[in-house]
Order: sequence, then C-alpha cells, then structure tokens
Amino acid sequence: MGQKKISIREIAKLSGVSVATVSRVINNNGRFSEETRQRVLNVIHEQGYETNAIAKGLRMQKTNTIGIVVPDLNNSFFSDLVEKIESQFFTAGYSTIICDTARDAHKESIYLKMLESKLVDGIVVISGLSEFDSKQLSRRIPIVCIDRKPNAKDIFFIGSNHYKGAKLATEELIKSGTNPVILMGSRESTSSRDRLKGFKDTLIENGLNFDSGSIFQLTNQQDETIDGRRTAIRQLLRNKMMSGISPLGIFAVSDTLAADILFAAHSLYVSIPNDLKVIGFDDSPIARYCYPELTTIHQDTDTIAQDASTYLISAIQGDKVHTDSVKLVDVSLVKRNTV
Amino acid sequence: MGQKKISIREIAKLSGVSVATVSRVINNNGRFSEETRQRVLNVIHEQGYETNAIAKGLRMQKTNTIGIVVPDLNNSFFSDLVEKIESQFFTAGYSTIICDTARDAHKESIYLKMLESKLVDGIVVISGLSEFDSKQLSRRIPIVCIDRKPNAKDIFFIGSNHYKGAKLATEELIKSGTNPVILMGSRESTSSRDRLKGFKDTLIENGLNFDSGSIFQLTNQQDETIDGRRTAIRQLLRNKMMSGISPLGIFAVSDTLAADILFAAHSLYVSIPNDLKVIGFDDSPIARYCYPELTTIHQDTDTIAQDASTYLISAIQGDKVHTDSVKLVDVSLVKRNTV
DNA sequence: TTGAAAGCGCTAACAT
DNA sequence: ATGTTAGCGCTTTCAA
Repeated sequence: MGQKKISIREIAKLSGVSVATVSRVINNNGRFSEETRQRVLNVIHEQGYETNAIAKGLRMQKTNTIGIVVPDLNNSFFSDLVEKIESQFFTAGYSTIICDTARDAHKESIYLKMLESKLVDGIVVISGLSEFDSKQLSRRIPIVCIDRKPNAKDIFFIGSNHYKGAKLATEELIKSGTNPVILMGSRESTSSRDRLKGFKDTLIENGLNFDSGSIFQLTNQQDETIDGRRTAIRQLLRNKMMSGISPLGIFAVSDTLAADILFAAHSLYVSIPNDLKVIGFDDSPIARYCYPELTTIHQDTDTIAQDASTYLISAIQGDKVHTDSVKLVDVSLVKRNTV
Repeated sequence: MGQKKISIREIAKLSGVSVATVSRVINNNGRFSEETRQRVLNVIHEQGYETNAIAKGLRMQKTNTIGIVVPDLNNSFFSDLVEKIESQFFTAGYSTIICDTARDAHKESIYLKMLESKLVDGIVVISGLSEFDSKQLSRRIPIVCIDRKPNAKDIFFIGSNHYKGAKLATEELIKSGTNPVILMGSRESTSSRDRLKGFKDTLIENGLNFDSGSIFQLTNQQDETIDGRRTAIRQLLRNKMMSGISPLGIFAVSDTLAADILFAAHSLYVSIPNDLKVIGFDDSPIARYCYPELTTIHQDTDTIAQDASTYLISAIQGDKVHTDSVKLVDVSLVKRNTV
C-alpha cells in the first residue's frame, strides 16, 4: 500500500546536484550558492518532498521526539498537564509520543522499552503508583518526573506542593469551625501521601486530634465505581451526622471525590455549606460544575508543564542544568461555595 | 548524553555468529539450530539488548506505529475515545503517537506531515472543524476518520448516529410536554450539523414549528469561557420563562453545555425537571456529576474505538476490507433526572 | 544452518 | 561551492 515517498536522491537527480548538497540546502548548513539553493528548493517544493524522519533519526541518533508517560488520560488533571506539556514541546520543535499506561506497571514497562527503542530524546513521567525506577532504561535518557518520586538522585523531580495544599485546605476547614476529616481514594501515590501528611500536621498544630476517625479511606472495591464511592460516602456522612457533629468538614483528596461527597449530601438532604463543608484538590473543570461550586486547591499546571519541558529540553541539549533536581510548585486555595 | 545502546553487531560478535543469524533468531524467521538460538538469546538477555526500532523501521518501511489526531485531549469524549483506541492498538502490537491539534488547522497540518515523515503505518483522525482533506498526505497511508467526513470516498468513516441521537432526545422532550429548543456551541462540526438536522426533522414530524426561536447558538465570544456561556444561557432562560413558557425543554448539543444550563437554572431558582427539562449529548462523566444527574444521549465509544482500530489494522495489513466505507454506530437515550 | 553484502534515506567528514 | 562516500542498525536476498 502507498506509492513510495520521494527521497533526497531523486531531488538531487532532478536538480542536478549531489545528495549532500540537497541535504545542506534542506538543513541550511554548509555552503552552497544562492542559485542552487533556489533550484533545489523548487524541486523539493514541486515534488512535495518531505524528509524521512526515520532515516534522519537513525543517522543522527536523535529523533526530536519525547515520550510522555501518563497513568490515565481520562483524568482531567493529567490530560490538562499532558496538553500543556505537549504544546511546549511542539513549539520547541519536538513531537511527542503519549503513552497511557492505564496505571498498569507492566504496560508502563513495555512503553518505556518502546520509547527507548524509538530513540526518543527525553521522557516525561507523570505520577504513578510507586517510585519511578530509572534502571528500567538501559540507555541514559534525560527524564523528568512529575508528581512521582524517582529512585535516582539525578532525575529531575517537579510537582505541586501537595503538603502545603493540604495545609491550606485543612486550615480553612478549621477556621470555618469544623474538626475536619480527610477523604482518600484507594490508590496510593507520592502526592496523596504528601497531602495526608499536610492534613495530619495541620490538625496537630491546631491542637486537634488526629486519630483513626480523622481519616476515611475508600477500599479498592468501593473506589471502583461512582456508585460504590457514593454509597460509601453516604454511609460516612450518616455516621458523622448521627453522632451529632455539625458542621462537618471534609478535605477530599481530589475534586471528583469532593463532587461525590456533594452528591451523597444532596441525597441525604444535608445542606452545604451549613451542615457540611468540603474542600477538594486540583481545581479541575468539574469543580465549577459541582453544585454548589467547589472550594478547592488550585494546582498550577501551567508552571509545572512549563518548567518540566524547559528543564528537559536543556537536559537534552546537554546544557549543564544548575537548578536543583527537585522543584515544588506553589498551590493556592480557590474559595467558592462549599465552605 | 547516554552510553550507546548495544547493537545487533555486538550480540553477533559475542555469540560468535553473524548479524544475519542474530536477526533470524530475534525475529524467529529463517532457519538456525536450537543451539545457536540458545546461545544468541542468552547473550541478548545478559546484555539487555533491545532492538532499535528506528533502524528496523527504516529497513522495513514499517514502524508498527499509528498516529491519532485529536482536537482536544481535555474533552472527555475525546480522551475516552483516544484511550480506548490506544488500548486496542497496544494489544495488537502497535504503538501510537497522539497529536493534540488544539483545534488549530495549521497545527493539524504540521502534525500530519510529521506523522507521515515518521512513517506511521496508519492514522486515526478524530473530529475537527472541516472536512478531512486527504490530499494533505503525499503518501497513501491508511486512514480512518471518526466523526469527521473525509473528502475522499476511499477513506473509512465511522461515527455515532448523531442524527438519531438528536431525534431520541427531541422526541423525549416533546413527549414530556415541551416545545423544545436546541442549544448549540459556537463550533461547527460534522456531528453538530447532524444533530441539528435530527432536531429539526423531529420537530417538523411532530407538527411543531422550527423557526429562529427554536435554535439558540452561542457566539464565539460567549462560548469562550464558562462564565460567558452561563451568562448567555441565563439570559435565554429568563427570556423564555418570562414569555410564560413552562415547562421549557432544551436539547443541549453536549453534556457540558447541558451542565451549564443546569447551573444557570439554579441561579435563577427554576426547578428541574418541573419547569425546565434538559437533555445532553455524549453521556460523559460530567453527566453523573451534574445536579440533578443529567438525562443524555449515550455514545458507544467502545464500539467506535473497536471498529475503527479493527478496520485500520486490516487496511494496514493490506487485507481487502469489504465493509462499507462508512459506519454509523448506534446511540441510546439514558434517562436520569433532568426530564 | 549460516555468512557476506546490499541497501533503507539520511548526514558529515573528507576531497576536490 | 559541491561531490563522494562511509555508516547509523537493521533485514533479506544470494551463496556457501
């Protein structure tokens, strides 16, 4: 299938020069007369010639391609990040191979091999369940980890200041007169651990108790479906309400979880923010579609994407990168209507 | 940067055979003794050798890679589709290059060139503003268009039956006692035109008037931000309500738009579904986070992804594909709480 | 069963 | 200013 694409060789023949000259013209390096330049460019244009990136990549050992490894494109925080990162690299002349691992370690490792095999110039790793093991790669490819701790000290790490985010949320909940509870999903991650710690420390700093009642973690099974989550949350709400706690404050570790809380609350006729106050995390689009609109912690994905790609590009170009190998991006509290 | 990866050549040397033999062993084709097989495989394993996909691609003129061109990964309908398509291809041994065009025709054309240049074996084009112009490609690459009419008859087209979806929604709205209005975003597309037509035809079939009052289309400016949309919609709602129409029925051309309607309605204290009935389109995650949960038209992304990839793979393998070059996937009405 | 060698399309070092 | 040529790592005839 497909008529062969024309190669640099025919261009050379048609314009009566050597392949080397054509190559020079294309890449605008080396010397050639203005006249040949025109001639070659004309032929290229009229033949619709496009350079073969595979051949070039093989020859140069550089593909101008970077890989992005992401757990789940359906998660809007991730898709937002990916879109922004991609856009940065596009502008810088790189193309990107996006790999959705579906949170599957095996798939991830296959993808990593594939990226290496395709000679990508760099890799962006976003989140993930465990530490990122750089020994999976046999070549030494520049890597940046976002929200995922690498196991090697020479890999650049960047992510939101989840600890601070949790602190802001928790403080706000306390200020508004509640003794907050944290709601966590079933999945562990670098970031969720930081958030938990921020929550706990803030409780303690404010002279409140942190005990088994302060933390509510969904089981795998509960977390599997929307309905599972909502049922579990409704249960939680009922328990807390029945025991007379009011207002109740919940720090949800993600906006979707927070949205599920609001939903469960509606079905129980508890009034928000009077009887129940909730704060989410991410400031994802859904926060503005919740009813009432969700108070949440904003993650600065612009900066994360920006810094991650800037770093990676300089690492690829072999610049000595003087920055620290870890960067925490600031977060902020977005007040809307659930507190 | 990066120590060189080991090549087939060193493997050959280390196992005392020729490169040809190593290649045969790796690809398990041609003949070789069991003994050499073992020897070579051992060396490969202990050296952590991985084949260089770039070199292989150049030689074979086949990269086992397909490109996916998508307007916007942040749109959950698209990200859902992409994820499913990707998963299909992954299983079939293909890797995918995902290209987010940000709805920019120029970016799209650059991406198409890039994909061609990287010798992808096939391309999936998802949605987009205008017809897909296959003349952008100079090689003849197998292509499948999803929700995007191609300008050539030999390109496979697949998409939801948007016309039927609109019909279902409109009928439901009429049955529930309203004289429905359609709410459209500012962007034109193959699918939105079909939906509009379905809406219009259904109105007429039911003896209702279709006039300028039946259709409310957001301007570019209004459609730019959430707040712009909500303000415009609030205006619409107020007008309709003031003129005494109740209940009012709105068919929103997407779930997000429907969600914005619900929001505007809340701020106006109109009661759903008593005074206002709305149906969305897509059955995207947000439909279950709206309050009340959104009645909507379900698109069967599983089937779309499945069929699109199956088709493309056989086209790549050069099978004569006997199916029609266009396939409409069935849709269904999901009744929830806004009608 | 195995090896030698050509060649995929390109760039770069070396000639001229 | 331009041409010749080697070689990136691989597969695949053709020979042995």
